Amino acid sequence: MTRHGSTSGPLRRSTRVGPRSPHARVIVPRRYRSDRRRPLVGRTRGPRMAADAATWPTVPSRPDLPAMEREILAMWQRDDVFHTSMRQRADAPVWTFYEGPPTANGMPGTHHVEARVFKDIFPRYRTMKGLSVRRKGGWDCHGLPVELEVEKELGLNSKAEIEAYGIEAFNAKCRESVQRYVGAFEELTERIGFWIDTDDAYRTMDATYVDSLWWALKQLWDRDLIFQDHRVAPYCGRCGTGLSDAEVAQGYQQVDDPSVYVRFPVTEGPLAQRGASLVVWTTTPWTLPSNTACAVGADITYALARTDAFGIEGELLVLAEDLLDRVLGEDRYELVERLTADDLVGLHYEGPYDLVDVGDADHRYVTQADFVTTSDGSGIVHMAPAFGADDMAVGRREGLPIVNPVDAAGRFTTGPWEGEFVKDADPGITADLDERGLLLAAQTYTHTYPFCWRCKRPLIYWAKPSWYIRTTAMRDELLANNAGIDWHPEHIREGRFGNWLENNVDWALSRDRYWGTPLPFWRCDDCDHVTVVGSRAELSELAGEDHLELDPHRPYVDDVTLPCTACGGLAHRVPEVADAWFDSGGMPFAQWGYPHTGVEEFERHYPADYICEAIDQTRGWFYSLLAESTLLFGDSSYRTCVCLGHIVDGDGRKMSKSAGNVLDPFVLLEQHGADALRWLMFAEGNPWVNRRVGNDLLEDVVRRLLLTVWNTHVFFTTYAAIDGIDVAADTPAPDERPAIDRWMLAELAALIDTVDGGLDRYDVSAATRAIERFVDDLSNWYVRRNRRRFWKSVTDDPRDKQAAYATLHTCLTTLAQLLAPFLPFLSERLWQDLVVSQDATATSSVHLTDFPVADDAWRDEPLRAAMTTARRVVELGRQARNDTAVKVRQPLARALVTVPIDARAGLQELLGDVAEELNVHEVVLADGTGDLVERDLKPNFRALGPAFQGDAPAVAAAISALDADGVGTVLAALADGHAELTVDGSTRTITPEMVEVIEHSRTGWAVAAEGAVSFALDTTLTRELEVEGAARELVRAINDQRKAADLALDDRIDLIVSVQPPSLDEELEAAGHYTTIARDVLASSVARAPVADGTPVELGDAGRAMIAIRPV
RNA sequence: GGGCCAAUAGCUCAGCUUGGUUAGAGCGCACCCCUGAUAAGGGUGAGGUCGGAGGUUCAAGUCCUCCUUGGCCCA
Repeated sequence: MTRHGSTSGPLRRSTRVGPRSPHARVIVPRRYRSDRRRPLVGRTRGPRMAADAATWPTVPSRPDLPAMEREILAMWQRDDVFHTSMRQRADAPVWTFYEGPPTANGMPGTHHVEARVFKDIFPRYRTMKGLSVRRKGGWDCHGLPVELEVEKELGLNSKAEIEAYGIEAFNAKCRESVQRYVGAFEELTERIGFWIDTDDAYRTMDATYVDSLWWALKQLWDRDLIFQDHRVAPYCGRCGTGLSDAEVAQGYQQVDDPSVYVRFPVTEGPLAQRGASLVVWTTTPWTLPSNTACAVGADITYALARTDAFGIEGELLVLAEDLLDRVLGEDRYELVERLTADDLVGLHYEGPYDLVDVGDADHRYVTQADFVTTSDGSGIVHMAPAFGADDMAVGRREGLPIVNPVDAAGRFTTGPWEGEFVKDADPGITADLDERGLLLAAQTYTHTYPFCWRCKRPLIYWAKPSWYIRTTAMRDELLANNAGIDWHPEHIREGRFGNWLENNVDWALSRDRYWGTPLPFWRCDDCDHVTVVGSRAELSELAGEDHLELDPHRPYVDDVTLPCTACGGLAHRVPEVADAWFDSGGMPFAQWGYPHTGVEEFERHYPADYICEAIDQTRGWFYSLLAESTLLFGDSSYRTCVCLGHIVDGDGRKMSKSAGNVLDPFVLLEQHGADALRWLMFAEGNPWVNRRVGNDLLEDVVRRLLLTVWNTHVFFTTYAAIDGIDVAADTPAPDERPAIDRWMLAELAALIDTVDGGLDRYDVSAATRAIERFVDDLSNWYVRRNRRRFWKSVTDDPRDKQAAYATLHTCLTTLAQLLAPFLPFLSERLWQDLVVSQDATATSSVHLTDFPVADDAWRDEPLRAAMTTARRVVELGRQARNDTAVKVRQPLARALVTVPIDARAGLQELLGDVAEELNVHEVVLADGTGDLVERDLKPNFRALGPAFQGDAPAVAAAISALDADGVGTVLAALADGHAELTVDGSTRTITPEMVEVIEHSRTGWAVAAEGAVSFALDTTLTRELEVEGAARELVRAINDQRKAADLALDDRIDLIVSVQPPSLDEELEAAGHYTTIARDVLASSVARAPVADGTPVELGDAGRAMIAIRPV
C-alpha cells in the first residue's frame, strides 16, 4: 500500500499529489483566493472503494449541505442502510414505536416536519442502543377533511349533491385523493431523513384494517358499551349536514339576532299563588316551542320583584337580582323578596307551546346548572335539549324528554310554522308570544353566530340520533391508565389531558358521512334488533354469502343484508360511518389486522414504548388510543408520550394560508438542508412550547453548529492528508497525551453521558445544548490551541503529533455517532470521511454503529474544572493585554495569576497553554505567600443565612469591611476552625465555609480580575522580547505573501529578506529567529539580501524589512 | 366563561425542579485586536424594574396568590 506524505519524513517533503497521481481520489490543495470565489458546490465522490489508509478525502471548505444530503440519501438507498439497521437488531429486545398516522388530505407543511423528526430521533437512538425498533408507517385515510377536499374538487356543495353524484364514485375519488397526498408525504419523509417503513405502512382504509375495527366495535357492543342517543351538533339545514368544529370556526359572523324576554308563569307553590312568573331570555325564539325546563345557577341570588315595566300593573317577576336594573329598568320595580336557587329548583311552570306531545314525561320545571351566569339575560336559562349541547347534558341528567319539531332540513314539522326554516320563523313566534301576553320585551342583540361556510346560511344546533361509546363507564380506568403514562411535558397528565378525562363524556362515534369505516351495525327492519358484525368473514356467515373480498366501504356494505338474528326479518346496515378518530385510535391492533391476522405481531408490539404528536392530539389521537386500549385491553397502549408544541412563523404567529406566512418545507429543505431544520426543531426552545421557524433561525443553525463542525472536519482532513496520518498507527494512550488532549477527551466522556442521559429521558434540549457547547469547545479552543501541533514538522515530536490527530479523530468520530440520531446526514458524511475512508472493514454507516460509550480512561473531572479556570485566566489575560494595548504578537516575559486556593493544583499543568495562548514566556501562579498578592474576604450567604438568619446581612457587611490586617487575623483564626467577629457590638463566630478568600495581585502590572481570579501582566519590554516580536511580525507578513501568491498549505518557498537596521538583522540571526521563521513559513532557503521588488514590512519600533518569496 | 402553557438583553433562548447577593449564551449593533481553520477567531462596550402587583423568607428571576398580555384546547 503506497502512502503519500510518509509519516517518517519531514513536512518539507512535498505531500502534494497532482494529476500524475495514480489514485482515483486525489488531494487537491485548497486555493485560498479561488476558494473564496468558488461557487457553492458539493463534493463529488466516486464509488466507495478500498481506501488507501493514508489517503484522506478532499473536503470542500464551503459545503453545499443540501447537495451533500442528497448524496447521503442515495448512498442509504444504494446500500439499503435503513433496513440493514433494523435487520442487524432482529434478535434484540423489542422497543416499540407507533406512528400516529398523518391525515393525507393536503400537502405536508413545516409543522409536519416537527413531529416527524421527533418520531425519528428516539427510534434511531434506541436502535443504536441495541434494541430492535420496527418502524411501521401509517396513513389516516378516512374522514371529513378528505371528503371536503374531494367535494371542492368536484364542485359539490351538499350531501344531496354527493348522493346524486353517487357514493361509489365519490368514495373512489376520496381514495384517489388520499393516495395522491400520500406520495407527497413520502417524499418529505425521505428528504428529512425520517426512517420509517412506508412500504410496510398501514392504511386505515384497508379492508383488513376495517375488519379489525369491526372486531373492536363488536367487543364493545357485546359488553354493552355502545348505545344510540341524541347528539346536539352544529348543523346546516340547507346542506343537510353537521359541521366539524373546524368548519364552524370558519363561518362566524357578527349579526343582529332577536333578543326576547318571555314570562313563564309558575304553576306551583306560594309563588304560583301570588301569580309570579319566571323571566327567561333567548336569542333563538324558534327554540321556545321546544322548551322543557329552566335552569338557575346555584350561586346566584334571585329576586321576586313587583313591576309595571311591561304594562301589567303590579306584576310579580322572578329573575336574578343583579339583572333587575338592566331588565326591568332602574326605578321601575320594587324588590319584594330575595330567593335562592334552592327556592326555585323543582318548581313547575307553564311553558309557551305544546306543539309536541311528550306523554307522561315530567318536564317544565326549574333545575340547576353550573353554566348559568348573570352576564346576559335574566339569570334563568331556557332549556331546549334538542338544540343545545348544554341543554342536552342537563336533559340527559334530568331525564327530560327531547322535544324536536324540526326536520333535517331545519324546518318546523308541526304547528303554525310548519315547513318554515326555523330562523325565518323567529319574527312570527315573537309576534305570537306578544299576542298571547307572554312576551315581556323584544330587542335586537348583536353577537357572533356561526354560519355555514359553504352556503352562508345560519347554522343551528340540532339533536340527531347518534351512536355513542360509553367511555364514562370506564372513567376511573382511563384516569388510572393515564396516571401510568410517562408524559413529556409532565403537566399534560394532570393538566390538559387529566382534566379532559375527569370531565369525560361518552364518545360520539358516528358520522352521517360517506368516506369512513362503516359501522358494522345491521338493524332489523321489523323488530329493530341490531346485529353487530365482527369481520367480513362473520358477515359472510351471517348473510349466507361470500363477502370475504368485499370492499368494506359504502355503498358496497350498504347493499349487504342479513336475516335478523332475533326475528329472522330483513336487517339493513345503519347508514353511519365511524368517527375517523376511532380508526386511528385502533392502530395498535388494526395495523396488524388483529385478531383476524397478525396476532403474534400485535403481541410483540403492544404497548408502544413511545409515541409523539403535537399537543392538539391530546383530545384526538392520545385520547382515542387510550380510550380504545382501556376499553378493549384494560391498559394504555403507550408508555411514553412526547407532546410537542406548535410550529409558528419567525414572528411567533401561527402559520396559516390566509396570513400568507406558511413555509413550504420543501423550499426550506432545499435552501438550508434537512439537518438544519432538524436541529432547529430539536434545539430551539422547549419542544413543548410553540417554536419559531424561519430562514434567519435556520441560517443561524447552519453557521453556529453545522459549519463549525464542518470547519473542524475540514481542518482535520486537510492536515491529515498533508501529513499522511494513519489513525490506526501506534498512538500514545490517553494518559500519555498532553493535558489539553486529556481535557478534550474528558469533555467528550461528559458529553456522551449527557447526550445518552438526555435521550434516555426524552430530553433533547439538554442533549443539544451540550453538543453545541462541545462543538464550540472543540473548534474554538481545542483546535485553535493546537493548530501548531498539527502543522509543525513531524520530526519535531511525532508522538505528540500522532496524539493530537488521534484526539481530534476520536472526538470527531464519536461526535458523528452522538449526532447520528439528530443530524443523520452530516454525521454520516463525517463517518464516511473519517472512518470508512480509512478502514474498508469499518462499519459502513454511522447508523449501523452502537451508541458510543465513554471510555473510563477519558474521565477526568478535576481536569475539566482546571481547564475552566485556565480559560477564565486566558480571558482575563486578553483583557489585560487589550487594556495595555500591547499587541498579542509581541511576546512578554511574565504574568502573575491568582485563582481560588482549591483550583491551584489543577491549573499548574495548564499554565503552559495559558502562556502560549497569551504569548507570555512565563505565567506564575501565586501560591498565597509573599507580598505579590493581597487577600479579601467575600461573604458566602449560603452558609451565613442559615446560621445568622436576620443578622446575616450585618455579619456579611462586617466580613466585607475587614481591612488587610483584619483579613489576616480572621484567616489565621479560621485556619484553626473558627474566628470571632464583632458585629454591632456583639461577638459572632464564623466558620471557614462562611467566607471565600479572594486574592488580587498587588503588583503595579496591568491587572484584570473577576471574582477570585486575577491576571497581572508584566509589560516591561526587553530587547530580546522586541526582537522576538519582530520575528513574529515577519512570519505574519510572509504568510500574508504566501496567501497573496495563492500558495498551497504545503508549497515550499525561497525567502529573500532584508531587515533594517542591520543591528536588528544581526540580533535576529544571533537569536536563531531566521531558522524558526524558515520553519514556520516552509522556506527551503532564507537569503538575507537586498530585495529589489519586495514588500515592505513594519517591525514595530524595532525596524522594518523588505521581503520577497519565490515558490520552489 | 373554564383548563393548560408561556412572558428573562433589540432578536432567539438558557437559568426556575433544589431560593444564596455581579442573571448567562448566541445573534445583531459600536469600537478594537488577530490573520495559514480566515466569509473564521478574540476582546471591550452599549443593551435587563427577569410582564405587573402583593405575599412567604435573613435572602425571590426561582416558591405562593392575584392581575395583564399572548398561544392552544374546550364551552
